[in-house]
Amino acid sequence: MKENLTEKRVTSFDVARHAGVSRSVVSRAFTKGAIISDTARAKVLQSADELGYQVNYLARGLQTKHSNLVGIVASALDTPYRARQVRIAAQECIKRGFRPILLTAESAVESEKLTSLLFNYNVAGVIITSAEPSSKIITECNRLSIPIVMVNRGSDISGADCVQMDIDQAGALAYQMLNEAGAHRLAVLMPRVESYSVSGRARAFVDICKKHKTPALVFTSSDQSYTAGLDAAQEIGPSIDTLDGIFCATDLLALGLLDGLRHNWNIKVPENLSVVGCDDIEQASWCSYQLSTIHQDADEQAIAAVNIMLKRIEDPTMATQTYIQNLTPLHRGTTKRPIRK
Amino acid sequence: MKENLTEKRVTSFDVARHAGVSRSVVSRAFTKGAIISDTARAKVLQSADELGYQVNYLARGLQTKHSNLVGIVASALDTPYRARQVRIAAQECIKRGFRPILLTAESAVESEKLTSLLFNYNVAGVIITSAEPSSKIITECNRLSIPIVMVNRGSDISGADCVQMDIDQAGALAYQMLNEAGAHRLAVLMPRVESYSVSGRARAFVDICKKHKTPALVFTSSDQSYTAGLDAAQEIGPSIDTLDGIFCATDLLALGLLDGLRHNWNIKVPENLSVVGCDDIEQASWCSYQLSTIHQDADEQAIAAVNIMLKRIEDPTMATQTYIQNLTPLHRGTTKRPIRK
DNA sequence: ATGAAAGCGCTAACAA
DNA sequence: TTGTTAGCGCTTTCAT
Repeated sequence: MKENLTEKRVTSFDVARHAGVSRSVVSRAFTKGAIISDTARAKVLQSADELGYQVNYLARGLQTKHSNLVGIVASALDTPYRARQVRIAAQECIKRGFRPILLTAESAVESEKLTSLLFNYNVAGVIITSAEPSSKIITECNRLSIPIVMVNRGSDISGADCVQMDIDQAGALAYQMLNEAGAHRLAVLMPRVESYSVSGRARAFVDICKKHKTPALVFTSSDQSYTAGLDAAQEIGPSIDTLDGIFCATDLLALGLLDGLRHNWNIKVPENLSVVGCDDIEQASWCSYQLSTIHQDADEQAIAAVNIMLKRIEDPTMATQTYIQNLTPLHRGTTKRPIRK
Repeated sequence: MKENLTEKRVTSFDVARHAGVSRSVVSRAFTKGAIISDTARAKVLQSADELGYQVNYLARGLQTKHSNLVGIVASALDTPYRARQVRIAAQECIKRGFRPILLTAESAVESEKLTSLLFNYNVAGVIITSAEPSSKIITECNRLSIPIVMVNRGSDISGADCVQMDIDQAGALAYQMLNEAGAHRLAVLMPRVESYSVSGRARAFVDICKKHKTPALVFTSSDQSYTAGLDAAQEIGPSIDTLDGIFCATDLLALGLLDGLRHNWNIKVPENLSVVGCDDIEQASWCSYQLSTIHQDADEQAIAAVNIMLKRIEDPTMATQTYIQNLTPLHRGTTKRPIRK
């Protein structure tokens, strides 16, 4: 309990001595693609195992100029879609030999400050999937030439790669699904606060409605949560007679609305109203909801983000690219079945 | 585009020169509690700001023998309870000046391998909240004297601090809630695979039922998910006449069971059957479920875990401790109201 | 209060 | 193929 000081970390030097070679050889034994004889490697690996040696990545990173740390900046981590996205992204990073530092950014100031923390670690790249924008982060990353990819954040900002859903397609699909369900008096429910993909898909829907001469009513919610959807029902309930189809900008919002409408206003879905959500979170498929929605693949998105990031790490001169993700419509129980069988 | 090589990271040396001081002074300016004159600090900070200098934590860690990196090992990150737990833990770590490396461990072998990766980074501590146990991790952490805290993993393993729910209390509360709802022909639904807190709470319930001479039927599910609960309904539905109260080991399981029973077996809850879950995930409170459950505070748990870890980082000789978390019963819509008003 | 010098553990030329 | 020698960017005695 006292001689804790004996608890020396074993270093490459120790291994070298134990194996009867130089520290360089030890280093090479742990470096992929290094030139070293099989016998030497075997000896080193054996000694390392016996002594319990682990390469110190901090020291290695100091030398090689890059840790294999990457940053994942995410907001609303405890939201179904985001949780999945982050889980897959983290797994993918690990699988590819990187370690993700998780930064949860709930507010703009926060995310600003947090990201700068990443720079302390010489992260090899950053994935941002928080709602909060911050152009300063991009500037900073660019200055340090740290690859950065933004997920569902819009590609207006230059100097960053992007992975995003096709918001126009989302709007079009929502319109189409509602249309197939025979709904023509339309509305949209969207959060008051602006964000690229959520506000974007709602606006795209509004636009396409206008183009088809069936303008949509716009309802706004405090945010994109279930509770916000529930609250919105109080506003939408009274005007239900003027409506037969509504597009909710997120599934969570749709689920809340559904519950509010059914439980507090006794409105039947899809009989009285068709509802379409967006994201396809797990809960949307639950028996009590059977929400018709637009499937956005969180896994695909996360993997694409990691892919692009790694590609840019390898080749920083690569032209910035934008991965636009395809969406698929999912008719479930909240839209009347299309007539054709 | 060519002179990318100019893109030198600015180092303490650059700042020192710019500020007209030595590197030591620069270092001190960024070290809390270091002895340095106010004027010197001001000069350094100013220069650092102008040049865009950030302390390189990798280099610092090399010297000080500890990065302020901590590991969070979590399984099933995209599950509501876990997602919240991890979000809070990550936030708390950051707030306290540490950066969490997120390791998602879905299988035992994986988690084994992953954790060893943490050691490459000299992590200051590890929080494990994955279902998968691995005593080897503990041994290893102990050897390297890395603080480790296990969340809901049982405290049999010595050498690690623990944060866990009170499984006996959970069993007792479940019994009590069901009892208050007038249920006396009881059952429990639990995952087939063993895990400390989930299996534990179910077993505690079985035990207390036995003690009260109202033995509980045991149903098992493939895992702890919604789908598993839904499937379990197929098994439980037929024997519903022999039952009037069931405790589901997780909320997700309860929600699935509820849906299966209502939609496929037309069973009324709570009229025909009282259901109690455990965890209190957000979805349990949704209108369509109104699940009566046992509230386990994810935030408290996460914060406690971080607290203990940091405490041990400061004082490694501290006796290992176990934080037992208090639970609260939550009567909602799936248990008949207690008679007394 | 400040500066000089010696590493932390590792990798990367360069020799051998 | 291997060993030797310099550092990577920082902190930290120890003088001053």
